[in-house]
Amino acid sequence: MGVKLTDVAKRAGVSATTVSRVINHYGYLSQKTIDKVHKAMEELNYQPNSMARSLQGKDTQLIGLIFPTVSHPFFGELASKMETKLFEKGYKTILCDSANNKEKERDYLKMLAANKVDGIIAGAHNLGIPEYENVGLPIISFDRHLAEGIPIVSSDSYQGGRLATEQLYQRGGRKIAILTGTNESDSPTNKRLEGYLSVLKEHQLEPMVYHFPLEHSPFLKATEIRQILSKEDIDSIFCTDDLTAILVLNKAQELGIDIPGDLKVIGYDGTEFIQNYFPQLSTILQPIDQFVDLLIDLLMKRINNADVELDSLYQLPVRFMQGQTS
Amino acid sequence: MGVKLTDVAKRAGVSATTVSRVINHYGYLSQKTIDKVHKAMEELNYQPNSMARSLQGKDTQLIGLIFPTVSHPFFGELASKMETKLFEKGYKTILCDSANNKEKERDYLKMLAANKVDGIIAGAHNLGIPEYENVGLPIISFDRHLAEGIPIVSSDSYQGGRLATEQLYQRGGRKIAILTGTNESDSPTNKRLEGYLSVLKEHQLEPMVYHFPLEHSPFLKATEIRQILSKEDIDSIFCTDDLTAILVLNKAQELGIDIPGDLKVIGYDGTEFIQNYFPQLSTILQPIDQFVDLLIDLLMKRINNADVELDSLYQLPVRFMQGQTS
DNA sequence: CTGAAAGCGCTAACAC
DNA sequence: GTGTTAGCGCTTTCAG
Repeated sequence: MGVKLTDVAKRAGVSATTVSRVINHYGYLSQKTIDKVHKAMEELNYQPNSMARSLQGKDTQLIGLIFPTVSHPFFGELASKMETKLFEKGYKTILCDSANNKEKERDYLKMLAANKVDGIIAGAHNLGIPEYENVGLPIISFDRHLAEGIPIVSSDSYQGGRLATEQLYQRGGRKIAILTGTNESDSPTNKRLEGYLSVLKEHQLEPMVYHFPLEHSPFLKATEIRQILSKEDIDSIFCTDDLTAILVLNKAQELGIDIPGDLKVIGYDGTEFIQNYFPQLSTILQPIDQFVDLLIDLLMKRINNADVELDSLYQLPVRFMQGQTS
Repeated sequence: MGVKLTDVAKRAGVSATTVSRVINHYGYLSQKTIDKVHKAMEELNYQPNSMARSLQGKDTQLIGLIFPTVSHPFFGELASKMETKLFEKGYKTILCDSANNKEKERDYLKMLAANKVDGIIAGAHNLGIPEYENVGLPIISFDRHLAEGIPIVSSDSYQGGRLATEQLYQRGGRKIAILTGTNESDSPTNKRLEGYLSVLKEHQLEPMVYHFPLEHSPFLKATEIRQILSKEDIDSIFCTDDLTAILVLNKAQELGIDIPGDLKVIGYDGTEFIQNYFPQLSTILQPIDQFVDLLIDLLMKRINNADVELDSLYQLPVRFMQGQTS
């Protein structure tokens, strides 16, 4: 293998301990020794072996990130920002795309434990993974209940759902449909649905709910959307994610439906990507930067003190962003 | 810490060696012993410590992925697919967003070396990082020259540039502009530019080249595009990435420019994301799946045998995908 | 077929 | 201020 601590020690004419002390800024060292060691390290281009170091029980400075997939703009952005901030704090990120696959998520959890990561941030969307109950590792969850004692960072999906629906109502919408994911209780999209339902109820309107299973390809979804748009009598659509909203916009255009004249559309997520490349879309903005800050803050707290009391739910506010589709 | 090998040994009433053998399917064991050990491992919910294991010089099963940022759909898709395939092969992925930052990329390189990753796949876009010269680790590069002896996997950007430009010409384009990145020699977008220039030359047309520095925000880019569209006399635009093409489409719509009537647009990349959510965009398809397969194949070869002879450049073909913008 | 013992590269009492 | 020594959790000769 490469250059090791003892090589440096030999070259600097000191003991391994001394080198270790220099590296870890620990104990009393004479400036002369420090310089000697530094010189030797540079000459040999020495890199400490993190494996050996974490064997002593030192932190690995490794954080596991479990998300459905970074190929989705929302999670891509979240992952990218998490990675950046973690790196600034001296952590490396192990990326785990759970791909909405329970088995894979379980495997990852095991793997992360074996790799002795210092902590995990999990934002995947699989339910019922008992392993989370006793990983014995600091974990913070994004937007989903994992297990007792694991804090959840999320935004106020119920209010988000209400906000979007209210907007559509205020702009004259009376036949307001919702396009959303599968009907799992406890998923964030389901809370958005509840918000929608509550507003419709207040205005005594008939809900029109369309569920799209996660497994459905965008192409299939698009086809179904086309069906809905051409057959049903709808004047407004609330999509519980922006990508679905884009599909609606595309299909509406194909069908010659005027937006927002004949149909108003509001999405959900409001990533920077959407704001940059789809500024016309009205949407509910999730506070991604704040998610990142909070998730990392909480994780650091847990890492530094496994017993800190944390709230079980942190709910950040969302905002409506007016585009031209509503 | 957690349960360790000796705990399992004690519980199974055997030596540590035996447990190690069972785990590594190594040497002669009686079925009885194997069963005993497995039983003990399960009862204790034992996870081998990968740190300790890789200390003996065993592989870490860790691969470093260096890309500009997974928040970009192209790299998000690439990273996600790489991660998936690597996981299937038993590798974990350390994600490194270089963020177009040379310093960060260097730091990452050091960090990956310290973490004894088995190999690296680097597709970042920073030039002149001498550290690549002697990482002493298997590396495969995506779409960029890193150092002597590091194989490059890329697609045929020159042909891609030609293909796009030819298409525009065949559809009647005579005032064909190109929107591209900064003018770094050796970058893939620059090869696309060369392809464009060669076609224009063949047809004796005047090139119209617009460079956008990487640092420019999409918003700034959009403003500049609006300028160009309203002031210049252009009938076709080749954008060397799809996102820029989307910006053009947006601004053209704002300005009431008919597409493809008044202006034809062709993008570049053709991610699944674009194909799903922007099917109307004509674009040049990069073979992402083949990139992934080839990158990983080559890396595995280097990992298994540091001295295998590999070509210095693997160039995959691109395809034109007809949408409605050209 | 199984175990004892040495050692991977590094750190941390404990001495001097 | 600095070195000696033991040991982190695991693998691997070498014996038996």
